Amino acid sequence: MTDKQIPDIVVGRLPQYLRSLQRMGREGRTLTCSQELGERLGISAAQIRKDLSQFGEFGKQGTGYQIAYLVEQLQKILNVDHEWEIAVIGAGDIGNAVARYKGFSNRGFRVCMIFDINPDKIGSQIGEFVILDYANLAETILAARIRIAMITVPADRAQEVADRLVNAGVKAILNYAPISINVPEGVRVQYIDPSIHLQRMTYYMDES
Amino acid sequence: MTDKQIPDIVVGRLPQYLRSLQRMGREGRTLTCSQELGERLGISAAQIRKDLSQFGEFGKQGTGYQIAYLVEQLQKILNVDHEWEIAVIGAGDIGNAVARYKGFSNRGFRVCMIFDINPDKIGSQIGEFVILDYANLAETILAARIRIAMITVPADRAQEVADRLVNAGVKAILNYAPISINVPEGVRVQYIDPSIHLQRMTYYMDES
DNA sequence: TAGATTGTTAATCGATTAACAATC
DNA sequence: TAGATTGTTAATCGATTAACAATC
Repeated sequence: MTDKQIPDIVVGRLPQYLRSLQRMGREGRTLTCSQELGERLGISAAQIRKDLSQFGEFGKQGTGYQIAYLVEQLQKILNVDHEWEIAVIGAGDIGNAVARYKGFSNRGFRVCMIFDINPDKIGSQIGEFVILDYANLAETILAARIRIAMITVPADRAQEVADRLVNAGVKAILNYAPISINVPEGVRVQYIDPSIHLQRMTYYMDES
Repeated sequence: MTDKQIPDIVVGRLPQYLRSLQRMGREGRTLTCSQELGERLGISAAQIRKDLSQFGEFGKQGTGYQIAYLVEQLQKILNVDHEWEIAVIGAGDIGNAVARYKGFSNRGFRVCMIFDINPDKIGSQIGEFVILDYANLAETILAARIRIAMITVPADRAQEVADRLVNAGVKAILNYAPISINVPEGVRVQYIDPSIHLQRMTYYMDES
C-alpha cells in the first residue's frame, strides 16, 4: 500500500479522537467503540471508523477498540509518541499562561524557553523559566534544535517574529496574535484567536 | 429571498474576513478586492466572493470592496455591531490572561466578570475585576443577562461549570478546558486547546 | 472606451453517510 | 451460536473552483 494522501480534515480530527481516548483511559476504561466515541465528540460513528481505517485496522469486529492500543497508535501517527520542545515568544499575559500551562504533558509537548524584547522582563522568572532576550532568538532556537514555537506578541509584531522563527528553522507555529501571517512552504501555522471563535457563535444569536 | 440556510463552514470564514478587513482599515486602506483578501488569508478569491454573495452584494465590478462598508456589513451579519458581555469562569493563569486580554475590543466583546471557587481568590483583584464567588454564578449571570461565557477551569470541572452556565441562560461557551462538553440544543460550544492545534501540525513533521 | 472585478452558474472535486459482508 | 461492531464500498451530499456575462 503506497501512502495515499490523507485529507487534512481527517488529520484535524485525530487529535480529538486521541484526547477523548486518553480521557477514557484515565477514567479507567479499557474498551470503546466508534459509536461511543462519536457520541462524546459529536461525530458520526461511520466517520470515525472511516478516518481510522485510513491508517490501519485498529479495532475488532464485535468488540470495538482497545483504548490503550488505539491511543498508542494515534500518538505514533501524530508524532507525539515523544515530547516536542516549544519556544514561546512574548512574555505578556498569554505567554505567561502558556508557559505555565499544565495541559501539554501527555499530549506530546513541553515549553522549554520563553523570549521577550522588553529589557525589564529579560532575565526575570516565569515559573521555571528565565525570560530570554529576543535579540538572541535565532541562535538560541537553532542551538536547541527547536522546531515548534508559539507567538504571543502583539499583532503588529507577529509577522516579524514569524520571519525570525522561520530563519531559525522552526517548522510549526501556533500564533496567538490576531493576525494572519505568511510563512514559506514547508512551515505550518495554526491560529488561536478567541474573538474568531466567539463571532462564529454570535452569528447564530439574536442580539440580546 | 427567503433566508436560505448558510453553511456553518461559510459562517466560520466570515470572522476571518472581518479581522483582515479591519486590519486593512487600520492600515489606512480604503478599497480591497477578493483576490487581495484571498492572498492574505490563503483562501481562493472565488471562495470569498461566493461566501459574501450569500449575504448580499457588497462589491462593485471593476472596483472591488469598500473596506469600511464591508466591515460594517460583516459586523451586522455576525451580530458584533454591538458589544457582548462575557463571564469568565476560573481565575487561574488562563482566566487571568483572557480577563486582561486587550484583543476583544473592536471585535464585539468585553469581559465583564470573572468567577472562581477558591476562597483565597474570591474578592481579590484581576485587572479591573474583583473575583466573584462561583457559588453565586447562576444568579449573578442571570441578573446581568450574560449570554456568553468562557470556561477556564481544569478539565474535570468543565462539564459541571457548563451545566451551571446553561442553567443561567448562557447560549455560547468558549471552552479552554481540554475536554469535550455536552450542552443542550440551542447552546453553542467552541474549543480552544493548543495541544490539538499542535498535534495537527506534528502529524506532518518528521521526528526531530 | 478598455481594463478590472464582481456575482453567479455549472462543473468538478471531495467528504460524509448508509449499508452490509466479514468476523470477533 | 447470536449479537455486536468493524472495515469498506457505493451512494449521497455538500463544498470548491473555473469560467464568464454583467457592469463599474
